[in-house]
Amino acid sequence: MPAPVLTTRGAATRRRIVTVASDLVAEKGLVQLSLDDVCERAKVSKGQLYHYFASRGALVTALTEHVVTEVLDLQSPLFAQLDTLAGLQFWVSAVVQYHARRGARGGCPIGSLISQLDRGDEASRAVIARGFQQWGDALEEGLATMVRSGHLDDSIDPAYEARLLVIALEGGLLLTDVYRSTIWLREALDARLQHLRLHLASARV
Amino acid sequence: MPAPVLTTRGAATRRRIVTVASDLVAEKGLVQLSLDDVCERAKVSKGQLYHYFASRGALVTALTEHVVTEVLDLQSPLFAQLDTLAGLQFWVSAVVQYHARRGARGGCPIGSLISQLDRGDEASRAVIARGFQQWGDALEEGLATMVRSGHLDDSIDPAYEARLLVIALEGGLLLTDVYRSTIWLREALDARLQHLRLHLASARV
DNA sequence: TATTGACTGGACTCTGCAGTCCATTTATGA
DNA sequence: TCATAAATGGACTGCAGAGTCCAGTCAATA
Repeated sequence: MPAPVLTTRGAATRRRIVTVASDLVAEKGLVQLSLDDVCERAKVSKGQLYHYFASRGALVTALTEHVVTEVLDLQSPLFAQLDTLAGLQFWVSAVVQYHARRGARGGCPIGSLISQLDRGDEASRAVIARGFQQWGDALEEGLATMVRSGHLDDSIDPAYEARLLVIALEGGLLLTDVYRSTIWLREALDARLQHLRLHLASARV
Repeated sequence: MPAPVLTTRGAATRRRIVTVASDLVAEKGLVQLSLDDVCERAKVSKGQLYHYFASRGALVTALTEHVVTEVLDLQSPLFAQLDTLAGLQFWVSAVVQYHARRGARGGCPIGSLISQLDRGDEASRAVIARGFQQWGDALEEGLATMVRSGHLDDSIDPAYEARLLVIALEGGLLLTDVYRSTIWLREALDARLQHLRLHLASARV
């Protein structure tokens, strides 16, 4: 807890633990995450694990942070192009394709975590909340740019539309997991895009 | 497995087990469900539990079925009035209020289950899928009636809109759980309603 | 009333897993 | 080169929870 001093080697080990843990979560779900499994795959001893993390809960929070930044970083090149509808459409396609490749299993890497968290793990929940906030911010920024540049008419509220996109994303991914099909996700996001299309400034003619 | 013969007493015991189990899930989540807890609260012995269920997994599937029918039954009076926009609006308010009362915790009683299921529990997943299907069907039926009666213009696809409502519901509830606030849910559902409002036949004037 | 099978009680086993402990190794910097 | 602290290995503890076993009870029916 009180920020243990880390050497370069120590930091690497810690990082390896977190990475392995989040990989295992991606494979088997947070529920099935066992510290022994983490140790085995990360080639690390129990002593090391508890040298770097005070408890299982601490590791879970760290791993959650890792998943959030990983998911967001992966999309950052796409986020940079969210200032046109084509860019937004491309992002949608990429997200759908990503989950199609994964066999439409597991839902949202971030969103699926909340219900698997221990009741009372406020730390991890806060991390997830911040993650969605950032996700929404990226979308909002793109939309705001479109409004400012006149691509979208100013009846569009970027923050509001961004929230609806995040909700469509999460709802779509949940149903994707239930039905093992990405059509739900695609439909949900496309519906939001369709709505935006109706507010293209050029369509105002 | 091969449908054990149940007496009246046996059926009551079995029912009690399932009810208690789903109550415990509502309180602490599926992840935290322990068979010992179930036995204790249901005033039932281990022997009884395994007399009625082949395994923990079998109980989970049964409990999932119970949750699904409970959630759907609770809404059936509202489902009956889904053939007007006012009825739909009332349903939305009721859903939002329901989750507000629960402290905006736990997300959707049904939807939150999938990510907590054992990977490979296809039986329970199928139950959930059927549940969402029914939920969507109820919404679709209301919308279809509105289209037929001319309340909504026929550019509205009832099945499509019903799916989008279910997605908004699930996404909204997931974010509700993350942020401990129902505004996400309300916003998501209201947005769908708003869209429908634009297609009211009377608005075509 | 005797037999059969559902039903019940609860002790018991076994295992997987979180967390502890401590001895040993490695690095560094005074 | 010696002291110190980080880093590591891994055996060990303790427990909770799934699943077993079997002896005993209840109820219907022949």
